[in-house]
Amino acid sequence: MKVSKEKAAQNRAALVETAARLFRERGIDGVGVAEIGKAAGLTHGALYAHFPSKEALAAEALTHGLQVSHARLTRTFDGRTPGLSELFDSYLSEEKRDDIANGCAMAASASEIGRQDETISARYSEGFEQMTAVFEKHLRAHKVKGDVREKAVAISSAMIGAIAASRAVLKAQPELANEILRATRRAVGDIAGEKA
Amino acid sequence: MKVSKEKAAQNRAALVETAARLFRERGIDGVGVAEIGKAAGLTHGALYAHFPSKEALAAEALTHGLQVSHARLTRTFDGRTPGLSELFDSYLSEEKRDDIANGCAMAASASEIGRQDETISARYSEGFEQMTAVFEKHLRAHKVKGDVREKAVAISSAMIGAIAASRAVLKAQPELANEILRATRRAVGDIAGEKA
DNA sequence: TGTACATCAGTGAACGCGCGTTCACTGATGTAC
DNA sequence: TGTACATCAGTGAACGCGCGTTCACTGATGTAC
Repeated sequence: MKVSKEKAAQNRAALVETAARLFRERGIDGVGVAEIGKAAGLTHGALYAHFPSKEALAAEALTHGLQVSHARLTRTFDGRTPGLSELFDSYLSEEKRDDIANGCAMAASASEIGRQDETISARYSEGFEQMTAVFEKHLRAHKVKGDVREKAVAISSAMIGAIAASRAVLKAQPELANEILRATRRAVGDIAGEKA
Repeated sequence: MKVSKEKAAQNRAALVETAARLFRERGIDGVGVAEIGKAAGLTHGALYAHFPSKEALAAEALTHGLQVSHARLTRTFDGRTPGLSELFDSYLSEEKRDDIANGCAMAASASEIGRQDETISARYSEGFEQMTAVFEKHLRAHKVKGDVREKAVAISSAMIGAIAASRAVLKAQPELANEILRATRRAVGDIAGEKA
């Protein structure tokens, strides 16, 4: 049956948010359209009223996830602008690593993006540039010497690697998983010229 | 028909090597057993004479890939032991990034391992420790100050992140992909106290 | 404002397809005598 | 060394299953008059 425009927009948003969460948790290949629809409170058929294919939904889900992740880098839950050390601590915390559903979209899907098409890669690239721009801005504010853009790029990629690697070893070696977070926390602090 | 023990062992090795390459290129979910068998010169049924399941093959393929990757870190193709700078240059080169089939198994599968079972995570953890041990040894030989183990862990995770992120943005932003490699190359050199 | 009806988001059965796995069978290998 | 036969790696058809996608249908919404 037809639903109001408002309700339809809500349903569409629910599909995107649910898909973003499930894809991050289990990968694009690891979740079926039936499960996405059901988790969003609909049937799988409804999905095709909003998106031409599962792949199109995946692209939008990634974009959504990157926007949310970016928003978290620029504002805390109570509206403040976080400092650089606070950003590092938060991103590389055990809590963020364990909360895959709400964690960084870039880390959750890093090694899978290269296998998707160029559209997905383009969205990911935008996300990477946004993340890097946040760090670059902080580094300039802290009057860090040297190639600031280069340092920001290294920080972004090191943090993505730390979360991905920490999650990969977590089940078998939880202490190693935490060690990876702490070691990278120190390393990015050093790159940013942070005082000990 | 039955084949000689020698031939059977060759076929088994071909299955493991082929699976390792295909899984790295397209992910475990992205390749079927029929394709693996065919690429190894067999039918899919033969796979089950050697492994109880696709998952068991995946575990062995990961182990194989990590062994090969580790061997490359400790010996060059002509048998020399590579220096630390040479190791960094080689690992973070555009060639290694583009050669997914033969590239680092840790980077190719980083974000997917966390979703697999503990056995897979344990193999990955061993690979991470081996990689880190190689860097730690080099750092000690170079008389690097501070927490050497911590620095080695940070280097391993930064390099994994750099390859994964570089591959993710490659299709859409090839120049950004190369920038990630260069920035991380400089960053790990700084962690290792490398002279410019 | 009230009525008639076109719209279209959502339903759920059905589609073809490829997946991982099983199994009866084959036939060269390798062993027992 | 020669012969009989058990072994078992490998074959390929078949299995049930869940996948992504399609489509005829439903019925409340929203619009035209």
